Amino acid sequence: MYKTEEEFLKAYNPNDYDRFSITTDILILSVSSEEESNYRKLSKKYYSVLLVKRDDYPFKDKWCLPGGFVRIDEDIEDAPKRILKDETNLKDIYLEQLYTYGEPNRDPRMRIISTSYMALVDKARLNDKLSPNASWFNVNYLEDDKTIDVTLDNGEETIHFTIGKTLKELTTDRYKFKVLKNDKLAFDHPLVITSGICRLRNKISYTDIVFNMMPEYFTLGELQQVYEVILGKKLLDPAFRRIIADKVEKTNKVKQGGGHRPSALFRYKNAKKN
Amino acid sequence: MYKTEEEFLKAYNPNDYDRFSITTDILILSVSSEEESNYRKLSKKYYSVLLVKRDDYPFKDKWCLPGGFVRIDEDIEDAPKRILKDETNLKDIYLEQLYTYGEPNRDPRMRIISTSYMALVDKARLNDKLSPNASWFNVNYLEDDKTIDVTLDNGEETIHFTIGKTLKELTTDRYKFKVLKNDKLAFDHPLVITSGICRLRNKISYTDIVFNMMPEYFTLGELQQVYEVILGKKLLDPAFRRIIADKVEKTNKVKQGGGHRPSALFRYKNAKKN
DNA sequence: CTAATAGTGTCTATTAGACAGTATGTT
DNA sequence: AACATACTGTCTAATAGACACTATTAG
Repeated sequence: MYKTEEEFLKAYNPNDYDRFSITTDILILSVSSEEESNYRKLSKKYYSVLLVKRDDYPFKDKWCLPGGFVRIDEDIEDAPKRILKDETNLKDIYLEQLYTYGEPNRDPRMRIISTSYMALVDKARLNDKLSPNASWFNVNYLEDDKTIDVTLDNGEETIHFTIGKTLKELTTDRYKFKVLKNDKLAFDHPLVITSGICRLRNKISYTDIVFNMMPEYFTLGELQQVYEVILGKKLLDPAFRRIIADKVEKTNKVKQGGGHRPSALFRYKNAKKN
Repeated sequence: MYKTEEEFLKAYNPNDYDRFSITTDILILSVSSEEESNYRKLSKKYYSVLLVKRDDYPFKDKWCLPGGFVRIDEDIEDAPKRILKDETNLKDIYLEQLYTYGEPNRDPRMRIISTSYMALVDKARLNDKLSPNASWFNVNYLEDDKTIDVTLDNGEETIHFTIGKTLKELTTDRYKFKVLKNDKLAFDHPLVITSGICRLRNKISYTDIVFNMMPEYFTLGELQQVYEVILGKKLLDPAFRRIIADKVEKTNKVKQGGGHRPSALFRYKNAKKN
């Protein structure tokens, strides 16, 4: 027992305790627009995720989320910002902590604790600034009572994984996720992708989070498509417009050239500002 | 560059990398019932939090959340379970990960990353099984636009802290919390308490999470009181009964002796079961 | 009888869902 | 002209908020 804190700290040896490595993984989500064959139709929208091809062990040649070690003198929240900057050359991106994973055997090298983050971006902002081993994958997400089935596609390669869901307890909607099938993704990254998509789907209905994925000007049709991708279902126009009416403001710009009535361009308006 | 993963792992030295200590802190929440002077009145309900008095440095003689180091071979989710068992002698408690804190200077001893968890219990289950330096504090929680003001009271001692809120971004309801006043709580635990209370308040309206804090049999009046404590506002009886109608089932037991009409005892019924 | 909670009926206001209709550009 | 989306009007169904009322006990 020590008399003062100073004395205590002097005698304290951090190496007497178990020591871990800490990493962060970032789920960078966006919504893409594919080119459409029919000039009149709106381009179909997909969720998209940024993945990086691993060129070294462990999980050599597999894909993974951008990530890396947290530095000993670095705030844990700064690590994903740094990695995001390295990988996409962007800063001031929406970033949210998702979950901290710490199974003893999640990494073959050593004991690692990994805190995952979710970032949302407007894809148009960065297609040209990507680091060379990074690539956007379109997401196809299918969920039923017991499993989640995800297919990722970047035009050249297809990644597929399946996750089993079991309810953790009767009182909430929390699930224990277990990876049932996964051939091309490193670590427990299927879990991170899944939980991020679920988080976003929940948050879209009670926040304005979606506007972090939108460009400054957008049509209500485009915005509705993004909602539909995230919620995984079609929405009725009048209902949708009622809901977002006080979140956006009409500008005097229009978007035309689509073989149909031109669409007014809107901009995000923060309701709390008033 | 290595030829095989085996070869790579053989040459890998974990000590070449920055190493951290990991702790978990557990916010154990419950709702207490104070004895009421008037025999007729219902006892007033309070939020309550379990705190532990520190008997060693750092933060000697201050109060803190139950917590401790994660062991090198222990799943991070098992650490809070172990600590909960040590502290309250209970297992199979509702447990949920809250947030991972990792400011470089959050602990004077060394670099520590801390993952916080929230546990919910029915207080009646464990008042006698507490470890000797632990104590329940009633919570008085006051929130306005810019600050959160919390007072904790265990009958002998009063702890008070104030937290400043600044919106992180316009698109969501996320706040950056900053401790403005805090004299008796160790570490960043005011932040953990605050974020847990916010989390619970959000979840109560779209899950059945509240039943983790209830005994097996309860009256609707008691349940309503718990809702009111967590939501921080009064509810109207008919509206409340409509909302919980399909979450509970009436038993043939009644609670009487309160100087007024006896109350039927209900039990949690999981709607998904059917 | 009284104070206090238990419990219900019903009216109204608000919100969500559905469908039908009109508007207007490009080829 | 025809296709495809843009945008609006309105009816209906479901949900939430408010208030008033009745019921029942211990003391």
